Amino acid sequence: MSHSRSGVSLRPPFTSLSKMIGLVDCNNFYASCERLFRPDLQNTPIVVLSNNDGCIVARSQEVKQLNLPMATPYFQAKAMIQQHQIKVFSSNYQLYGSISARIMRTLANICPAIDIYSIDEAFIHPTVAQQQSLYAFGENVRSRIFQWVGMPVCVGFAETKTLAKIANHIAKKQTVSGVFIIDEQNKTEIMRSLPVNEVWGIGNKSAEKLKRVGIRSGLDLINADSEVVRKAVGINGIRTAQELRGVHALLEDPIHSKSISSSKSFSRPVSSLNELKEALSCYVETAHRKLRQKELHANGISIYFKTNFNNQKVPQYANLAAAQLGENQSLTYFIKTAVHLLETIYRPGFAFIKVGVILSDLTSGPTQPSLFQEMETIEKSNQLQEVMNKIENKFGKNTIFHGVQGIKRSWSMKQDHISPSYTTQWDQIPIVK
DNA sequence: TCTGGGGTCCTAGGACCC
DNA sequence: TCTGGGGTCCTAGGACCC
Repeated sequence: MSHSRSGVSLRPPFTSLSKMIGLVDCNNFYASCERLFRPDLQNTPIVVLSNNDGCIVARSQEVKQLNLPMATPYFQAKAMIQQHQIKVFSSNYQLYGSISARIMRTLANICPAIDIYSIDEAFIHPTVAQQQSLYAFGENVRSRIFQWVGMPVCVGFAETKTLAKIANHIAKKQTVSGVFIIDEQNKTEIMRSLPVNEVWGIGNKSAEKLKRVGIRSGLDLINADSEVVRKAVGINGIRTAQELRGVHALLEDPIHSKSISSSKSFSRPVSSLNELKEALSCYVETAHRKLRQKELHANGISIYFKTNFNNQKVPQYANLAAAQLGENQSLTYFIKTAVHLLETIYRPGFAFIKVGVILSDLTSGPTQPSLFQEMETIEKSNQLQEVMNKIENKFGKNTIFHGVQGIKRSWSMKQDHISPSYTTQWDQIPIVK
């Protein structure tokens, strides 16, 4: 049945029947967050630095046009930053996290089925009614998020996530409206001119291997023999090719995360065991907090450290150690285990630049108590943990901490250009004059 | 002098077992 | 002369993503 007057459908039946997926992606997310509370920076070039002010992880549009590449080390970009008067920010994850949460809430309001993919993007599954006028729906999403949160976003629609990703990219680069749809009509031409390394899931290494077997464009990948693709880049390459053909082939999102990690580079190299212990126990605390927030249990813990591999002149040493965790899920026990692991692999005489912890083998719900564990001790430390949680909830992070975490923390990271926590700290709320 | 952090999955190879 | 074959599990490293 056709609704068009001529009796001829304007779209092939396939398109009108297939369900389209949308990808909503924020424009220059970190840079846009910094701008939200600094309207004076509307047309100023902005970069945001990684932790420890190490390298550039976000650039405003003006900076992209200057061809300052992503991930450039800050010290290498300083001359250019000065020359073009680029405004520099240390990364402020409290701010970005809270803006992200607002965007996702707004999005969920418009469209009930969303998959949050990262801090600045989400896939949306429009309702049947919304599918009817997809373009208008995309524009509605854009204007709503801009109006409610102040964040510019682009929206791309297509049959699969991988194609929606490409549609979003085109929306950003080639449209004024910020909305783009890939359908059966334009797909072949788009794929023909799309370099294979720009396909989501195909990085530079894989693109090189594909080129060696004659696969250069998205269309080449669509038409390629699966066995050839598998030999070149493995099973993920086949999945990506399927997605480009319009067949859903990406793995389902896991129900909960499989690992939680925390690590940071030091502001200066660290050699002493004591300072490593301080830092490590702080990261264990961070990871443990995430674990509690997700209401998960960790059955494994590993710790690692490394020297600076970029500096060939200093002696190198990296190592890791792992242990099983059991019923005792208290921070105190986690720190004790981590510090013990550190002691077993630590060696003096090296300048370490990083230490970290990974909680793995995560499970949800109550764990089976082991027969041989001392239940009373475990009960006690879990009770202590609850008290600590309450104190933290009431008085804030870092009100109480373990002695081993240290007080001075002179190794802690450098953040010379941090913006205020506008949305998460009462004393830093912006004031309108 | 100064090069991020947090995730996912896949793969090859070793240890071990029968 | 001639030294199996097939599983499973684990781990480290690679590749990719934001």
